[in-house]
Amino acid sequence: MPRARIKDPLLKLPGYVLRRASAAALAELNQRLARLDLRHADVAMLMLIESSPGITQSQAGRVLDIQRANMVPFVARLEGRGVLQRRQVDRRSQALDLTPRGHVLLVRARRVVAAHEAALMKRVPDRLRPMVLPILMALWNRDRP
Amino acid sequence: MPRARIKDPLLKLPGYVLRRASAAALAELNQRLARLDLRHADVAMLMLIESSPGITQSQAGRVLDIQRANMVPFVARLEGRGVLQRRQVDRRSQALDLTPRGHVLLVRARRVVAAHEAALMKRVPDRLRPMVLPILMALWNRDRP
DNA sequence: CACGATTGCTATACTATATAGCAGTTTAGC
DNA sequence: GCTAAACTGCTATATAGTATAGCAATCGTG
Repeated sequence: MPRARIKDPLLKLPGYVLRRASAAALAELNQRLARLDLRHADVAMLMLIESSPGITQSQAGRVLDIQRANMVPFVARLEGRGVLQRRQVDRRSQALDLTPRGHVLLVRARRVVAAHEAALMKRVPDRLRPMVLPILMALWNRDRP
Repeated sequence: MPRARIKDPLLKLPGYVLRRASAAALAELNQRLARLDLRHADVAMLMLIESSPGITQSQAGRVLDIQRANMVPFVARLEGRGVLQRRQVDRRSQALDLTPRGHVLLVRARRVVAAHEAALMKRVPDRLRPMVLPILMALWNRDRP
């Protein structure tokens, strides 16, 4: 038995709990995805390309909030794995598409993500569940500064 | 006008929105704290030590989820700034306390954090506000795997 | 008292993210 | 049409955060 209970004085701060919750969930998702040799960002990219085939590298970067500079090795890695393909749409822009292999991998990845999301939601009491997404979207607030 | 609206297919996934919301809030907080030359983790540490004076380095690491190895340069930096003090409680354990300077800095940091938290909550519609913390705590789920 | 657990620490590595700058290309305004 | 501005992909580099392995000293418990 611990001699003095240490309480975390930060538990009342939504911003702090948001960070901890996110970190925990992310670590868990990455662990789940490890068996497909994928990371969360990979799956986000694959899902985005599937939803918008031919999206350019920079457009994808804007949606996923990945800097242009960081997109280069990121996309290169996925292309090297043969899950996506780059296609010259311009003489400067690269359009991205899933390969057949990418589609197959995405099917499996989506199952993993779905399991993860289900596990997340299961932790939330039924009554609060419908408010989860609205609240997170509001906290995200990706427009107004 | 964009020729084809690109929609983010991930917006329906709480886990994804959780991550984006957390990243955005964290970046914002760090920006606010920059003028005090602090980062979010620094403030978390200061608040923890204030709440539990004399807490040992490893205890603090457990509460804040910081590896023992990473605590070393982290604490050293704060000690070097003169905001906290290490005290040998054991011949192996280091107890941490705020210095007067640390207390003063914390007062200012807490104001910044409060402003940040208020800004966060303000984005959430009134009706949903009471559910924010319960939902985040549930999502965090720091006990059950 | 001996053994296992704990603490602080070093060294190291990997991931994610960020900035600056460049050459070539496209777009928009005049 | 031509030029200036904006955009794209890219290289190189830097920083922050996090993770692992291992070590010597110390502590707690059976």
